[in-house]
Amino acid sequence: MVASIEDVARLAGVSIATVSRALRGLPDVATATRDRVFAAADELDYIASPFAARLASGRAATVGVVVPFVNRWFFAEVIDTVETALRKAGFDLLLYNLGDEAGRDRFFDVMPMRKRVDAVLVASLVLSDEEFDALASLGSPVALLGLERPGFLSVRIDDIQGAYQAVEHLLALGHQRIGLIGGDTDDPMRFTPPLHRRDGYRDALRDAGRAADPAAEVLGYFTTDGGSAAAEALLALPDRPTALFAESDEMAYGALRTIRRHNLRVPEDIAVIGFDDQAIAELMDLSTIRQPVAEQAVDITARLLAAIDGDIERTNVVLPTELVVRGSTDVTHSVY
Amino acid sequence: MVASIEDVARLAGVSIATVSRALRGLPDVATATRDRVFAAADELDYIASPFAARLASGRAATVGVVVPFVNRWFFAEVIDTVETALRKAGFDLLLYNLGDEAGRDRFFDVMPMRKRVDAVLVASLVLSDEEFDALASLGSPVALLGLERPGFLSVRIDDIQGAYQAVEHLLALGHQRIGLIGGDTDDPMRFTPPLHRRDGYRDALRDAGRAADPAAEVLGYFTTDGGSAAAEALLALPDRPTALFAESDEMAYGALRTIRRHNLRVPEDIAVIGFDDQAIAELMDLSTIRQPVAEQAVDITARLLAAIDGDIERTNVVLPTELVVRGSTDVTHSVY
DNA sequence: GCGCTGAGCGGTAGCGTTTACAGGCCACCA
DNA sequence: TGGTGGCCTGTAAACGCTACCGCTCAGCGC
Repeated sequence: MVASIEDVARLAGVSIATVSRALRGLPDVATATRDRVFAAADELDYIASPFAARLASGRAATVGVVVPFVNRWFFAEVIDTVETALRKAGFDLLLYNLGDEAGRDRFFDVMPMRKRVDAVLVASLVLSDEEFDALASLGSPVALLGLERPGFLSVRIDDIQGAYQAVEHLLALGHQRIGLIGGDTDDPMRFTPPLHRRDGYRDALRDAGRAADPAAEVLGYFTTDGGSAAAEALLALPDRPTALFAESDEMAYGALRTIRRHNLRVPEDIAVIGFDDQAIAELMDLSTIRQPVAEQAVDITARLLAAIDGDIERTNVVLPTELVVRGSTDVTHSVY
Repeated sequence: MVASIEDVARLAGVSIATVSRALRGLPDVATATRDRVFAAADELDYIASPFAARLASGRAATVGVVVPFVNRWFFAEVIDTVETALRKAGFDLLLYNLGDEAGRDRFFDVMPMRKRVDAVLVASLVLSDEEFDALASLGSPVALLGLERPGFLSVRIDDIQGAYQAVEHLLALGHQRIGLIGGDTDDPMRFTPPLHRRDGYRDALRDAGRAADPAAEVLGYFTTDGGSAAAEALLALPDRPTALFAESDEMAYGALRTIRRHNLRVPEDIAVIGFDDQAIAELMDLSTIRQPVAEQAVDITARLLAAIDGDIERTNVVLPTELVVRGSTDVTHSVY
């Protein structure tokens, strides 16, 4: 049926050990021998059985990637980039999609990646101490994308600073009353941004000498519909805000919809700024805070692979965000 | 270090063969024995080494999923659903993200999933005969999502019929001149819809007694920007269309942007209908043709798993599309 | 009492690699 | 000429399971 290493060895006239060494590019193989081995492998269309190799070597040549969802912009982007980077390095990507709370519990209960990955990459999940312990107990390098924890590799943006930028921008435009559409900091699927982005919002207001107003902070649950409903509530306030900061672009879209339904103009009546800079933010002419997703993914993947190779550095990288001004806050930037 | 099957056997006072049988739920194990084995495995926190098991059994317990991108709505949705279904069945999901043409060529050249999956799921790629052969030569079941080929398992929608529905809807609204924003049928990353959706468009016009007008068919390349540019070209036509059918929602978004920039009203001046019904289509108040993505993914995954178990049925399933009327074609449906 | 049956279990030969470890060979030097 | 060290190569023991085969023994029918 399919060729095994022995067939190659026979055809090349060497031992299987030499075949193994030659094919993997190890030293101590004469050039002529190596060529013969490659020729034989080629002729037989041979590739090594990964399972046998992994069993014998103890290396899985696989990285587990854990995400709460794959069908959301941020995570899809991460998976896309990480897969490409891993493939280039000769690693397989084993995907773990938590999905919901039950899936999350099951995952941390069973630890299904045990004995099958060399390293783990966790994307934007707020983890409990027990969950961190569970990951650490794998004994493999663990990398965090979108959050930080001593002892773990990580990359993230400064959510506080990003949110601060957004609110600062609105303040600079002269807005006096700025509403917040936020995420639920107690969500069981808790991903990381909500906490910090809200803090950035509050910090910016405080630094501008504004008093915090709990009524102006409404939950949008990081969904479009949630953002829509939140905007509804904010528009109904006696002292209506003139600007809204949504902790994600998705929620900002919902807010825009609501505002349009109320026949209010953006940004003249109400300005809106989001966070993330998804591809369609430009389409919606939405001002936002851009975070570099691919860069984060590339950075953490490279360092995770280094960690597999024994690099013991456990650094935490923070990449900058960038204010992107469009028509939803500044009419002079409008593309329409 | 970590427990092996021998440790469990010793602790339970049985042979490793019995441990293996007990843990895998095979028959020929007394209940009392099984309980002892489970207790021992539990105490030692033992799980079988997947690589050893796969080497010995020849089963990979893994399905390869091949996609051209992961950061596009359709594919992200597919991966999300398939991962969940596979995990439930005890299978791992090995992701292969082609990315671009170079990646695609490399993939079909190397066939990196050789010897490491029990089956392959290919999502919405138009494949050449050679590529089909390459897949078939794996000797494992191959499932196609979004296209059809004799001898392969498949599930898809009827793109022709869906496009027909869209154009029919526009005709019923009284539109005389209907433009098409299409995909490039020669794109090297060729995914499947462009061909068929254009055919459906043409069929509908023909059946209505309209002559085909090549000038009214413009390429939008299945991107928002492409759709935007295509709409620009269509608006510049001497005999401007009163309605546009975009072969994907993404292109429809671009068209909406262009139309808004020209200060034209939707749908009064120009009606727009898309295809797919992505989550944000509702947000954009875009009429469209809904295709059931999760249903397709669930269906094909189930049948692919059955094929791994020896089911030799190679059926092709076609799921229905549905016209979703919103404000972009029918003002009475507008949510604004 | 006997043979038959089948449930329950153990022994063990693979599965296809990797990786010590042990040489063999040859050039080079004293 | 003998010794030494560097290349190169082969031998064989893991790696941790699965699956086949065969054994034991209780229960059963006759």
